[in-house]
Amino acid sequence: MSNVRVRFCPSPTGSPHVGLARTALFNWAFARHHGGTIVFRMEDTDKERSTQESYDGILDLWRWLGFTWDEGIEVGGPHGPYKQSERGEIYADALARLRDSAYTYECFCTTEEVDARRKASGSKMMGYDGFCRSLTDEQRADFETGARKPIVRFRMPDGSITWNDLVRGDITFETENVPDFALCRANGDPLYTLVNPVDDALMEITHVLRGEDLLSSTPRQLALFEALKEVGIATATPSYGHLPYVMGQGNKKLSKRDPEAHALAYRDQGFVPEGLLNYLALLGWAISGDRDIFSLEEMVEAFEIGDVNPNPARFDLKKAEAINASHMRLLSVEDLTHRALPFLKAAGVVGDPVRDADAQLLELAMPLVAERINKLTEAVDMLDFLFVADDDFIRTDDLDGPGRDVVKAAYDALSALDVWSTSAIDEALRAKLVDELGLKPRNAFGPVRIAVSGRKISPPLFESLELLGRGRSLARLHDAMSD
RNA sequence: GCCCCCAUCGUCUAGCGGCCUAGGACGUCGCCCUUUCACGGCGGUAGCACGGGUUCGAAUCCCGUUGGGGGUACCA
Repeated sequence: MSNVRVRFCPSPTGSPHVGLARTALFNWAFARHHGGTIVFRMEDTDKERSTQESYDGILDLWRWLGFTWDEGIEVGGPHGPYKQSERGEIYADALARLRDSAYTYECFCTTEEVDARRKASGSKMMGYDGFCRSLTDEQRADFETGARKPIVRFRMPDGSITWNDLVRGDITFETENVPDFALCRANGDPLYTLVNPVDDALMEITHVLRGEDLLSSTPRQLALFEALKEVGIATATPSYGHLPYVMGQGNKKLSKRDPEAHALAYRDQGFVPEGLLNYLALLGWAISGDRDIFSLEEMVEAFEIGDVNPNPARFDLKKAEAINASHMRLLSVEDLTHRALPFLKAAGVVGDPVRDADAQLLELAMPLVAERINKLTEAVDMLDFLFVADDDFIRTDDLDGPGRDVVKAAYDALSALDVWSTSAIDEALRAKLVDELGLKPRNAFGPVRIAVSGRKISPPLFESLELLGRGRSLARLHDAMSD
């Protein structure tokens, strides 16, 4: 397949959804696999709902995930402008040409009138009934003298419309089940129904990969494309492929209300982009039967749109985190440190810019946590105790009475130490707590861990004590046993 | 209501007529490692929605049923 041209066409309304990211990923992988071109246009015709914040959020997301594009917003190209809000004249022209053809007609009906007619006739069809399709000259004259402004409707042809969906195979609609649809508002503003196909035509899009929710609008677009060809706007009709839904808990579409729906939240939670991308790819696609960790490059290499599974996929946070964790294991300690740094700075664990002493400590501490964190933000929780000023140190997990006794014993053992090293600490604590007091390791080291790190989960204990230093370690133990 | 889509472990999936007494992953359970939390390793658990065909042979093809989802706007 050569000359593949796909598009990203999000609407800048609200914070970008993981479903949007998944659709973008599949488009991106498809285009890159075929050496095609990606066009990025912004569908911001809805002035009420479009926001700059949303627009910026989408671009942030694209940059974070590494989606690149060849034509479109920011980069320009031969089919611009790429914001629909700036393409008014193009749509006006398209609409004018369509109105001059037999493919459209003016409709003066109100929704109420259509509803009333449906009720009266007992029809089972929901959409528009085609009342204005064949107005007599007299009726039209009446309407035109009235205050009502007409909208333009597309006249659906008779017969059936079939296309070979890239992920679902042949799909057929009888056009009697597809009502004539509006192309613009009464005030002349073009609607999605017009604008989306017109832009796909003008931007020479060859493959449309989009959500399943748009599947039932495909026959309308196919019919419109025939008209657009007739009036000289389109030269070819793109192929369509409808990607499965991304579902939330239960069997509902993942909605903006669900916290896991927001793609940027994963970045802010400390996911690495490789992890999220890999998980998203798994929603409807598999690289092979016995493997689910792979890189973007490997995905591009293997991705075939025909392999996409048509059934809806539930978004599973647990699995997303597990996939992310696997990708973090693949990173070098240096890389991990680099990526964790913004989180450490934001949380105030280290200064910004990083002081030399902090940098040195971080270099020693990071290898200790690299293998045990599943998200970048966990580095903050695990390392904070090493960097925090003594006055600001607080224990987030509690110590019980017996725990305090253990801490006291640990204090006694460690304060007698003259060499402060991991192995010396190890030996002293084992001798005292395990051998002498007969404690089980979990009961022995748990309280010490909490006293020193403030948490039940921390880097390895003895190494942590060494890094913390003798003075601070003993002070924290002392502090904990007397609480 | 009408139209369309979908149907393999709890979840994501492999499977495109025999390799399937159905494989992997997440979850979950158990064990091991580390005489520590976490990480890791190993093992168990659990599924072809149902009914008819077609075929020597069906998770795989066809039809129906049931179930789920979506659409049915002067939203996108």
